[in-house]
Amino acid sequence: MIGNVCGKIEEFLRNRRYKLTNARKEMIQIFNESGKPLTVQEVHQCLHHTTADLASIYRSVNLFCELGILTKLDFHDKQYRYELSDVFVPHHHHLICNQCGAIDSVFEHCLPEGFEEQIHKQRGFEVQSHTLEFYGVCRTCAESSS
Amino acid sequence: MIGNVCGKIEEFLRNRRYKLTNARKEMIQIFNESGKPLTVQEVHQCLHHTTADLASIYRSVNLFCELGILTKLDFHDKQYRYELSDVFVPHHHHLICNQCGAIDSVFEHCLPEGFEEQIHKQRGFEVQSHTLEFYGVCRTCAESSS
DNA sequence: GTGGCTGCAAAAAATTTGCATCTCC
DNA sequence: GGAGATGCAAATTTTTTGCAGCCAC
Repeated sequence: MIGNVCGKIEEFLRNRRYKLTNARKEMIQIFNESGKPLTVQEVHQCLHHTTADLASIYRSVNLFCELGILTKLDFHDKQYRYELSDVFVPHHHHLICNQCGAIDSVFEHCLPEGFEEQIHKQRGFEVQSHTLEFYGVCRTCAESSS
Repeated sequence: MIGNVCGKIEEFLRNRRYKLTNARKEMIQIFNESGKPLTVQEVHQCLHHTTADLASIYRSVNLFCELGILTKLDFHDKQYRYELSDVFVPHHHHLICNQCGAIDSVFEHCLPEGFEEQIHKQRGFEVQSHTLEFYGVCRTCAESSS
């Protein structure tokens, strides 16, 4: 749909003279193929073609956030999660199950048009991004408890 | 406006047989008077009439979250923040300045009616709560940089 | 060749936990 | 009196950092 996401990100990095190591290439691929936000630990475990120290993953992930490639998320379980930013992937939000911790994405729902504009007009605050997450009970948990 | 918030929370705790120590009473007052979410460190510094160990504050804050008195928030700066939940205080969201870190509240804007209902119907996910935060540039920072 | 990356180990920072003691009801 | 709270110190966990060597470009 959006063409070659990995390729675009690699190009983005190359243009800015950042090194494209094998570990970084695989990290990008992992984020692209993952259906959900990943912790640094999870990225580490997903690396198969290459290996990388946790410290290096932290460093790359932080760089990618600064560059706007990744978005940092927090679902209140003491570790940050990261996913491709909506520069490279369609904008969406998350459904987090309070019971099993499952994380799902919602693309269909977002804030109404003009929402952020209104905030700017009324409060003088220029919105650059927002986070919207829903906490509750997923279908699976709801069914198994009934 | 909402009557005596501190009194209500104290009653809530008493009803469930939790102890109302002086430190807890002051903590509740601090949260009630603070215009913004507080870190545990900040709560600790705000205590004047009583003293409390950081560990104790962590324990109380966690208990209060479980009981639904406090809501846990994260603005991506490596520490959690807490504020009175919307059981005791009007529902609202936050404006977080990416430049100076200032945190402001917005009461006027929230999700449209039926938003969470729709998610339930379409995805089978029963929404219990949501977080919605806006990141951007506050008025002060915008003015000083122009 | 050189600026940026990496691994490793050590440090930093936030949060949790064990335990003996205390205190609220 | 007894369940629950506290303080203190130690442990745990996540994330960052220093540094020497390495690799992509």
